Amino acid sequence: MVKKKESAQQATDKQIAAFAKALGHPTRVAIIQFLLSQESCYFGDIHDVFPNAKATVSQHLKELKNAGLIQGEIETPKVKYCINKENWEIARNLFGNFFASEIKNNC
Amino acid sequence: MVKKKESAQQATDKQIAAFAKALGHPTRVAIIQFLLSQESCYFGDIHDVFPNAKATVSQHLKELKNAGLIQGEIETPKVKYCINKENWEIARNLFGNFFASEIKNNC
DNA sequence: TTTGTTGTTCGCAAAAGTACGAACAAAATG
DNA sequence: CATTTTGTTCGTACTTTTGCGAACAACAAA
Repeated sequence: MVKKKESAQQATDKQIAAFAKALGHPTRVAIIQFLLSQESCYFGDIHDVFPNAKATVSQHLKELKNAGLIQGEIETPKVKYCINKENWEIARNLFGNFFASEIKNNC
Repeated sequence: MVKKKESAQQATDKQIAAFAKALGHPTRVAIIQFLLSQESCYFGDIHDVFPNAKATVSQHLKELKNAGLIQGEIETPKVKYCINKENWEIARNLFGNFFASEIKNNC
């Protein structure tokens, strides 16, 4: 089976979509805002701010982590979450370019 | 039933999430890029550049339209789609502010 | 009126997302 | 060792998303 290699643009679109998808839920947007505003964020701190069960919060954090937007490290017995700065920068640039495009069409 | 009014921040998060969700699929990101790059975009033009069935393309367009990112008008017998400039500006600003935040935490 | 063109909507199936309680794991503490 | 604290993972139920072919609607043209 031959699979055509995807273009660089397609790869970019995929990455944008992956970040966007992770941000596609109000709770996850709010979690990011919260992490941006705090010095240090343990799971419990985050959980306290949202009306969801801890299983649900944990799942949202997992998705943000899988997308690369945040990272978590164990500080026994707690888990500390924070923004993944490197990927945050990448996301910032991708969305920056995306929205910077001139609109050519005229309706 | 009493429902607590949501905060302005919550409303903002919802709006960001709604835009992000609409952009949470590679094909939809690519559709937006395409619309940004073309003078005028009829459904057929869009359909031609994607490997999906027309029903699928139509559905993606519908979601982008529901999110407010694009608009479509009938030019019988064709349908012309384009970026919704007003909402595009809103999205640009929301994401701009979102990603402009200083990262306070330090991991 | 019949035919052709252009897209949308419908109905289906498979997959993914959302939310929760309960069970579980890991490590410190009594 | 039993207990407590902190989160993750599991299992379940329900909803939503994705993608497609087929049916349909609107209109122009033959």
